[in-house]
Amino acid sequence: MARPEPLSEVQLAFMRALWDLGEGSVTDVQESLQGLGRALASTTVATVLGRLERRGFVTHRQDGRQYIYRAVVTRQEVQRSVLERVTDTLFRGDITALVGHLLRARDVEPGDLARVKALIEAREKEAEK
Amino acid sequence: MARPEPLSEVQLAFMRALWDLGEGSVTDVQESLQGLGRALASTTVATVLGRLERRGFVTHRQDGRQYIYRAVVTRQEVQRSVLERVTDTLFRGDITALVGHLLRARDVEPGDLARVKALIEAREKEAEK
DNA sequence: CCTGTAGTACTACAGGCGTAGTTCTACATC
DNA sequence: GATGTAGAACTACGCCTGTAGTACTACAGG
Repeated sequence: MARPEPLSEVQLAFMRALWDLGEGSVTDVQESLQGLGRALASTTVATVLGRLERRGFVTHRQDGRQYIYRAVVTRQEVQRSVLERVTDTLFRGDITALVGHLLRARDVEPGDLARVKALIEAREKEAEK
Repeated sequence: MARPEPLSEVQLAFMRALWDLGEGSVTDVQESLQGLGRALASTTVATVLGRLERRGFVTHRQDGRQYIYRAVVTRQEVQRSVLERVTDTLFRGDITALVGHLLRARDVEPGDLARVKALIEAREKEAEK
């Protein structure tokens, strides 16, 4: 099963907007899209949402004359699939190297370290049972 | 500084081939490309390599009448930049969630857990100094 | 009733990608 | 010297994306 092409940068920004909004009209999404820096015409937003819908990532219901869009896939699902792809194709399954890169990023805080360690220990306990 | 669009799936496969090869002719890359499942025509391989070169990811030297390509960016650099993008845009910096997903993948082995934990402890020590 | 307005539907267009064919050229072989 | 052949250069083409304009339609306000 060849994995489908991943979402582009812009498409991901749309998904993020919808995940944050829960659901929203074209205008809602347009306004909630400031993560992009530039502003998009509302027709552009509608076009992109339509394409995302065609690919099955979002859906809409009708409210009067307006379309209200909402994400079909959850953030967790996308996170999982993107991470799986990155792990396989770029890190060849080498999770240690992956975490190594993460830890080398300069914005890791001590709290993060502790939480990650707790995760691992939980997982270790679970594995030895 | 808007990050450049990331490498596509196919382009990444080419980079992997070059990283593994060190360097190689079009034919070498073509043969070393079995990670793709399907085979590509040699002209296709040349086209893609040319585009990667235009974008600055690979370069070539001439050897007789042949071009010998090699990667300009290292695997580590690409790993780092892809991971940074994923962390920021998809996980909103939530490294804990990211590692959580990793650990939930079914193919994590005890050795991995131990190694990752060691990484974290090293990092903790380093941080507290 | 007419008109502004909001909102969807349709069309467009440039650029990149995946894929590959065709052409040209230089070397090897008979 | 004629010809096969390997390899680079150029051209092509359909598809998706980012971006948006134009056309149509239905409702609100005067």
